[in-house]
Amino acid sequence: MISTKGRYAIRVMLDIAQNDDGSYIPLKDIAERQDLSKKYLEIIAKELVAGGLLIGASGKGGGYRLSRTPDKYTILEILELMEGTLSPVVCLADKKYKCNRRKKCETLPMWQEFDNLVHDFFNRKKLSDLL
Amino acid sequence: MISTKGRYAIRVMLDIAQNDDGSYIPLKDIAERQDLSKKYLEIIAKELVAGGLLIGASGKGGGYRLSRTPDKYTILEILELMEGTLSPVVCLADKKYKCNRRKKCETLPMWQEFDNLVHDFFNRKKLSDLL
DNA sequence: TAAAAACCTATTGACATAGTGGGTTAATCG
DNA sequence: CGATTAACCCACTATGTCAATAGGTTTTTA
Repeated sequence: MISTKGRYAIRVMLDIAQNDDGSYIPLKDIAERQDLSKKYLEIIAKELVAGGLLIGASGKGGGYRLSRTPDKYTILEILELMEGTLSPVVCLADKKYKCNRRKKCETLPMWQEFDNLVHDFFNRKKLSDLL
Repeated sequence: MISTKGRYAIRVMLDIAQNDDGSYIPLKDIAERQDLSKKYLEIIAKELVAGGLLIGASGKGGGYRLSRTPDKYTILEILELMEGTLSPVVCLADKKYKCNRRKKCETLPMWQEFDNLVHDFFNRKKLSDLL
């Protein structure tokens, strides 16, 4: 399951892309349009800024804007920033994870195959595809 | 993320398939071979029985055995039984879930597409593929 | 009747999720 | 300069799920 944070983040990015008029868009407007808690979106927007996906501006006339054009964003990077990882199992999500069954594990190849499928899907999917 | 229950369930099914000699296989043996807690596997095995994927037999000489040949099991049904759903979002997981943005939701088609991809992948993957 | 096994009920500690609350700082406009 | 508007920051919390563990009861066979 993708968490609300990941799903809301996509909607925030999308909302900004759709309402882009060159100026900054305040969270208040996004929250209203998307019918989401402004307070919760603050957390999400902050992380999107920290990850370089959005640019934030304080003060009157401030808000958020995209740092690139919508076709330059993959859904994968948005989701990975919010979710941490999209890998289906710890063995693949955490590089440092030690499992002494790794070499003989009979399910790992399937998880790896699935992992590739997921990453490939969301990597090909651009923000502009949802506009 | 697939939970340990889902992952262990596949390993239990696989272990039984691999060690099938016509008789029932006790959980004790599976737990030892797979290096998993027998107590925890009890919960998993019980659900697999309830779901019709395994047949359990109490008493001495008892244990578990498959109800079909390994090629007749999809990984999808094992995972869905343990996880409840594999759908990435509530909107698709819960049929009764009401969302008034559904008709105009711009992300739903993507989730639907992803959902199809996931289900198709695990539906094509058979237990016998992992043997 | 002893052993071995599944089956059943309850509980628990740790962690993540999905927020809320209350402030501080920054920028603009009149 | 001061009011306003906005992001930014820190802490907290209720709820729920996960991953088991504990301890007992029933069933079956030898």
